[in-house]
Amino acid sequence: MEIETTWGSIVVELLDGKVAGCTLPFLSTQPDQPFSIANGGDDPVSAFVAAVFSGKNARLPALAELKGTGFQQQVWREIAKIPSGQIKTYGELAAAIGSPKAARAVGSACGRNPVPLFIPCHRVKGANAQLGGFSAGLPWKRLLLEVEDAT
DNA sequence: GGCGCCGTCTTCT
DNA sequence: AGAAGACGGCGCC
Repeated sequence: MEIETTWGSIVVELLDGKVAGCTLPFLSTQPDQPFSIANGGDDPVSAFVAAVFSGKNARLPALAELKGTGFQQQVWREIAKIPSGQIKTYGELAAAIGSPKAARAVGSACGRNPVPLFIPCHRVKGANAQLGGFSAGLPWKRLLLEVEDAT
């Protein structure tokens, strides 16, 4: 399915009614246009996406099995537990998994997250409040952190 | 504060 | 094997 926003359309791949993939248009710079999302979905998926962009917590829709290495799965599982408005650092996640020094590897795993928004990798910052990066471009990350009042 | 180097761990060539 | 990455820490200007 596809969700229209002023920043481009968000594509969500569904498999068996479960979320299998999510793609945002890449933005290297923040658009002049203010962000707004076309509301209209009464299905759980668009409801969730709308909630994310308004900084609210919503129940995560069913996710298809995410393909990735064991390490990546651990990282994603850990990230999925971060509630809206809360920030964790790459180092904290690494420690939570059991390898406190694997922060860099954690960053790699985030970048390969197949379902941004559903696995809130935007709530992960560097240890010194650095933003790090974002698969679809930092403007998205900034936007999300802002609506969640977690900058 | 900003820049660069080295250590660390996983993944891709 | 070798290189690279959404890191972290330390030393230096």
